Amino acid sequence: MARHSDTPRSFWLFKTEPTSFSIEHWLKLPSQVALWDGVRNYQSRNTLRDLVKTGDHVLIHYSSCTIPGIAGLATVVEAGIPDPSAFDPSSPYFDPKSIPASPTWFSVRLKLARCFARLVPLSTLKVTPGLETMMVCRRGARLSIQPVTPEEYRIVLKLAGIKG
DNA sequence: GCCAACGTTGGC
DNA sequence: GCCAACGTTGGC
Repeated sequence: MARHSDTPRSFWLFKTEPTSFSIEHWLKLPSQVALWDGVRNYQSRNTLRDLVKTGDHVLIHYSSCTIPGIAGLATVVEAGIPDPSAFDPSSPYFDPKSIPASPTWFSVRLKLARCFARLVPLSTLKVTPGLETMMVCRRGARLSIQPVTPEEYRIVLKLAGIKG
């Protein structure tokens, strides 16, 4: 018999530039919970608003750095949050067109679940069988919030040396 | 620093 | 609504 806890989880990859937000920063936050804000792309917005759900699993991917790749895992603890940075005139992500009554931009809260002992480099992902069509492996894949298949997720965990 | 890929903008 | 120009992303 299906129970509530059997609700299917979805898998995602979130990009971050480690100079602006890394796992080092994350570890200093209470309960290792971070608000993933500042996403300003409509396709990613739609994903954050409509598809990312509490309990979903997220690969944390470093980009624009010496060795791009997946650095750890997180879990969604709160979904569909209007992005507060859009309402804040002092924020670099301020958007006067987004108002609380009708927000343009959305965020989620993520709890850090795992910091990989060693980052799984993008160069490894690109040559790993089964990841040929993974979005982050495609040239010019600029989306900062990407869907990941359960199989891709399983393979990445295996590469990271985590028992799945 | 280069440049391909892609999103956004704005003239028409 | 088309599409060229422009800006940004991000690997290399």
